[in-house]
Amino acid sequence: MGDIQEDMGHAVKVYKALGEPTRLKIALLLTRESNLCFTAIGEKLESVAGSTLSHHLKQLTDSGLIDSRKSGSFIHYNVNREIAEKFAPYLLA
Amino acid sequence: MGDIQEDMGHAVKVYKALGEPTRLKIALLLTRESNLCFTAIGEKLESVAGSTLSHHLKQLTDSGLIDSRKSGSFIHYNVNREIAEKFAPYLLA
DNA sequence: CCATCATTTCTACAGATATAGAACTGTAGA
DNA sequence: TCTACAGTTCTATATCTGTAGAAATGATGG
Repeated sequence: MGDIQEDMGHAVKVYKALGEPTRLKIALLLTRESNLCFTAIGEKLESVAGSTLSHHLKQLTDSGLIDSRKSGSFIHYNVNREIAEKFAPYLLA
Repeated sequence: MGDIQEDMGHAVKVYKALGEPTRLKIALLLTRESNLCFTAIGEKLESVAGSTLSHHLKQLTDSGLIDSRKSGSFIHYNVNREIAEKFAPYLLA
């Protein structure tokens, strides 16, 4: 078990990641439909520049809430259910 | 039941409120110890100006995550368990 | 009424952040 | 190799936000 401070720091990162409309959409999107890649996510969002999307995905992955898996020239994203369950099971509902 | 957009907007507010260290501390504080008033919260946090604390409490109450109840010249705060349960049961763990 | 305490509002400011264009890296296929 | 595509990084900018001091509001007790 990690200590409380560390856990709080983690919680802040996760909640900060979810506290922005585009990122919350991405997180919800990925709980409904798994294994989407960068471009597929971008298409579902409409009107978000690639650089912006990359920025958001970085924050989501840095928080641990979503995992990325490289496959060829694609990167597939998935919600980390364990982290979601711990901090925001709302996503999985 | 509210519609999805509305619910997402609410979720963003709650998560944004929790995505800042001082506010997360306040939320955790209030799940452990209920009915604290403004000054009591300020004392537990140490080194936060009253104006800053007021600002944070406003965001927490605006999100619905904490309720306030006026009693004389004091305002007592409590976590709204229903909202916490829905979006961030981590707080109650 | 006055002084005091609790809390908010006003004002200002430094630092964070969301956004996107342009240039870049890396992979796959022709 | 050349081209096209996937995704990142760099740079810039406008907006947002956390912070606190000072002044204001409001309730309490003497």
